[in-house]
Amino acid sequence: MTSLASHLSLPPAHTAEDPSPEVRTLAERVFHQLQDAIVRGEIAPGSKITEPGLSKTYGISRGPLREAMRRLEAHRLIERVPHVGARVVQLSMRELLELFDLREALESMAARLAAEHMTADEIAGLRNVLAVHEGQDDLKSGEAYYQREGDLDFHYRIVLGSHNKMLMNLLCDDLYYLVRLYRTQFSASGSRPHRAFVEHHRIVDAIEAGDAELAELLMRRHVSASRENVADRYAAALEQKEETKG
Amino acid sequence: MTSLASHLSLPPAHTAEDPSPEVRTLAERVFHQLQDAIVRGEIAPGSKITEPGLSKTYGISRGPLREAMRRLEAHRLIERVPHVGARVVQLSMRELLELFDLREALESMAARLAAEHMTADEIAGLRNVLAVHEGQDDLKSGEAYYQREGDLDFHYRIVLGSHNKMLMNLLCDDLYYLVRLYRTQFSASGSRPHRAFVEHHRIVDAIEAGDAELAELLMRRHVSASRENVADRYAAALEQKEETKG
DNA sequence: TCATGGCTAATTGTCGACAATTAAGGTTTG
DNA sequence: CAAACCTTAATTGTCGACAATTAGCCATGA
Repeated sequence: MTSLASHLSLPPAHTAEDPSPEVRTLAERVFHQLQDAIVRGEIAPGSKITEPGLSKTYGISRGPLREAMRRLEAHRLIERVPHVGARVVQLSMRELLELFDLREALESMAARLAAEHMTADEIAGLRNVLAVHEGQDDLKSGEAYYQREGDLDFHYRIVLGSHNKMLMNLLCDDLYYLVRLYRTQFSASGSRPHRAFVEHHRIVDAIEAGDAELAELLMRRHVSASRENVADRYAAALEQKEETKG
Repeated sequence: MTSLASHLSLPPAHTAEDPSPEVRTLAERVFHQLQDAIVRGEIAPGSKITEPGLSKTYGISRGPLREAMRRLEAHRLIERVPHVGARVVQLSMRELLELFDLREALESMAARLAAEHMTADEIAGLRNVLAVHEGQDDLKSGEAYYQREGDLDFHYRIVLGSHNKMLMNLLCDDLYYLVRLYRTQFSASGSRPHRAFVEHHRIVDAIEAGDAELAELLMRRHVSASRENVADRYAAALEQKEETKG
């Protein structure tokens, strides 16, 4: 279980299958292993990865490895040039902000659909996630890592609650891996944790009340605020850099 | 940026750089060939595709073929089961409607960004597309096929006009192939052509005026109207089927 | 000194063969 | 006669080897 599901407190329904969802073949396994290694930053962003190297590291031949790399390429986690090689994506701040724009459009839609279709059980699970993370926050408010995974957990569940398969695929299988990659690459500390918690609670309230319009609006604001926060911090970092230089 | 560009009315050729952007390897070529064959319906939806079969058809070995299939799988054009085989996706009406929901969220965002960032040249090209397609419409209003490709051409250019790389990748490289696949699978005739043209013109007007808010609203309505049109036609088809049966 | 040319080593692209798994069909048995 | 088992053919998964392309390096010459 190497997918995003393993980082969540509950198993996501749409990937739940009998024994092991997709890890029965070498190519599948090394795909998930590489995906995880890249997202966690264990393989440096922008670094070149060679087939013989990975082949030896993971103890498999180049055949399945190349298939895994083709999938990573399709998910935009690596970039390949024919006859030259592949390297882990190096993401720019501009692309990060673009990613936030996408999330704003898609997750606000997810929140609206969740308010319409989420079951009582799913809502209860969502509240539970908030409770758990707030407990962690009380315990050690500086531990940003878990908080960040918790944040993604929250968003993940709302997407599942939309009951829209296409949307689930798009966000959970593709974009969220990029989000996590950005977080490691920019070592973006969670920041504004209390504020985010309040917003999360209000979103759940709207969903529970079945107020689709409000849920959509709140989620849009929430993602937009995160985006602005990241942009501001980046601008500040740039400015400070200029000062030390001048 | 190779992919869908070949279906547009504007220049793939005259900037003849290196031979071909992404068709230098067998795996790449067969990927695009298969992608095209699936989207055009030349390979029946739901039909099983075997590696020896395709290998013989395209005259390549199974190695590159499998890499191409892995990419098709990541793009959700085929579905694979380990040790069993692969088949072309068979899409349900529910998923088609979900796809429209995605498009509504993403393309309305694209229209807003296009109104903010599109250049004069790009807008001129957009108007040209409309003119060309209206000419075709006058000439032979029943020729739905070209009209549909033209419709996608219009939407494609607006996405490019957003100047948002992530959005371009998502819509042009992934979702639009699914859209075309749906069109062949449901043999969805263009329908409401005149209405759509009017809406297209208004959207361009808003973009040219730099009215981002209006462009976003109009595009949202436009996609939503298409969705309702498809849903209505499907409901009608179902009803008629019931009548003939009872 | 710098540019240009070819040479070499390493990596990627492709292929054919072998092993593992599945699904189907026939056979046996209750 | 039906159900379960086994055999078998076909397909998929994996591997190692060979061919093609690239990038770096050294030598040569203006």
